Amino acid sequence: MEQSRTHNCGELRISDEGKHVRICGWLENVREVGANLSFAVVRDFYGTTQVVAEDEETVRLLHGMNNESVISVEGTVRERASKNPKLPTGDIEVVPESITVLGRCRYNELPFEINRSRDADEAARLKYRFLDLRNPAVKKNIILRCNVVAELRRLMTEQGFLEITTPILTASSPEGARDYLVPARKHPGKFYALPQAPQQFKQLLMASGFDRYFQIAPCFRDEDARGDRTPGEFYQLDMEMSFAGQDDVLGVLEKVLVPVFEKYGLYDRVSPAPFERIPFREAMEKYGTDKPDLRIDLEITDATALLGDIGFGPFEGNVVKAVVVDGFEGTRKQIDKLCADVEVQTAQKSFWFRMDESGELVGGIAKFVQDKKAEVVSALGLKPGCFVGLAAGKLAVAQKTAGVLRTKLGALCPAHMDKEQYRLCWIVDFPMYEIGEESGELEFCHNPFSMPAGGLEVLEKAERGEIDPLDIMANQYDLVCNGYETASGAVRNHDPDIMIKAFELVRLGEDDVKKKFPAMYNAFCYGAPPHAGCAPGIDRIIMLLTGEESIREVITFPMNQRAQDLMMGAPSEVTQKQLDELHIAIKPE
RNA sequence: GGCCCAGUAGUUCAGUUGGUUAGAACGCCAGCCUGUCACGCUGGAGGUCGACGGUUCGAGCCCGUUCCGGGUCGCCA
Repeated sequence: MEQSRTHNCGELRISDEGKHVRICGWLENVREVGANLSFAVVRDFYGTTQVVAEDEETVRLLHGMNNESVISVEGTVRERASKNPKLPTGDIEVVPESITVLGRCRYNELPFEINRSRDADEAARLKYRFLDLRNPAVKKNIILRCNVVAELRRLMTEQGFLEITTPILTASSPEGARDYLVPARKHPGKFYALPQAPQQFKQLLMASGFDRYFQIAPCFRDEDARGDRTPGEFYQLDMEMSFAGQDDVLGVLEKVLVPVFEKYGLYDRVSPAPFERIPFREAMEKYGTDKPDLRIDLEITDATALLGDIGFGPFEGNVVKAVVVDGFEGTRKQIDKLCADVEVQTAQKSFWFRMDESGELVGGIAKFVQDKKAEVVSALGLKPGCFVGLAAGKLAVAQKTAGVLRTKLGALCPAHMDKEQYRLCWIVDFPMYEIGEESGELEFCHNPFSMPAGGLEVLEKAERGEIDPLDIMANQYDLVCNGYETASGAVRNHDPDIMIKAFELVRLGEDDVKKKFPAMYNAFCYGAPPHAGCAPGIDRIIMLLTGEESIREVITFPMNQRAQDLMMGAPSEVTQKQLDELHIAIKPE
């Protein structure tokens, strides 16, 4: 029975004094303070408890053990002679009668110190993730994730949603991201694909009559990693509801997310529901991005008419956008770094000038502005101490560059960024179509499943040339929190006729719809309810709640940037026999 | 695939203009220490300076190539 315990390492208190107990856990540390006195710290999931050795034999026993060995200690709880108020168990210690090793740690040197693992080399942490996770500071994010997921399930279920799992092995759908493919042994030359999202399945569930669906769904995309994007796989709170429109979906998510942010977030302040709704084009104009950080109180101003003709080369014939910051206290060095950072991120130059305390325009491109000083000062509302950041280019480029400038200026000026809060907003009214950068032709902007606002009628008008297809909006929405896209959803197109028409505008037809989405098209021809849904990203929400800047800190067993699992050694080579069974030949380099 | 930053002890890092035997902290090992809790004190072990090539009388440092890690752009319906 020495592998079982009477108490865990976090629960013994002064009221337990005198009890005979058995605790089990990892030997965190032994502090030897004399030939006949040492203190051992035993750690388990729940906390740490001090074990005291008061005789030569026990001191020697502990001395001979490697840290991180798993031990069982049977003994008596005693009040400490010197208490530690910093620990929940700091009033007591266990006086051992017997100590047994349950799992010996074979190494006296570890790849890193457990309680400082967050400072260690990341590759080492990932390879020895099971050691990294022993660190309570690492573990706490995973625990929080479990609690949040349980809460999400509870809140969704409360609102009448059923959790239904959908297949992991499914058909490749070549739109969107690159698929992970799985060779089909019984079908030489054919492949399954891992789903990029349960999108089609959940819409099929609506066609099947399941009124409200959700799932904590794994999604697989073979794309390169970012700080906020893990390679390979990630999780979404995938949801869909029938006989519902945009307001219904937004309402459900507001009811689910506000309590989660309030209960588990780092900050006390959370945007109250209903969240602000910002049309896509307004967001691009005011914030230069479709994921604005609203904690920053700066907005972008159009300065094309004002500064386009001042004889400054980069502005000529271009759209010019300005970000005005009052009370700017940055140094010249910070300004140079700001412009350099913006250039790294956007591949665009940015420009600036400022108004000094005497009211003169100085620095950067100030000399080009002098001739129109009065007009510029009044149009931009400049006061002494104002900084003006500028970006130029074609509309989208100028907007995007100014958006990056705005974000970086916010980070630089605490007076303009009220950081410790969650500012949530919906970005709505996305365009249905865009002109593809490579093709130069009309393409779907986001996904072809969204219902175009105005339905068939609007599409037909565009077809007849009565309206510009670029002005057709999709019933689509993104949830943005503090500059991160945290959810994406849409009112779906459930009408096969509208679907075909939507495809015809991008030079595709009925055959293409049938070929690309056979199940959905087929199902919708048998009577489908209007439906809408959304999919908040779990990993990103946990990042926001914990304040972590790397997504790997909120994933239990993450892969590295190159999509390798250093702990398991994935991806790995396989045997020739396996390849043969799968009818796969490896192409030589 | 492009660009940027890094790689020195088990770990985190320092290392001056290119110049003697490459340092510190933590960890590890040994000893001392009777109330520690980031215990303390004394001593010790531990290095192919990522790899290869070049410049030089001489390279951790300069140059080139390459590998590895992180960030970023492309990509992410």
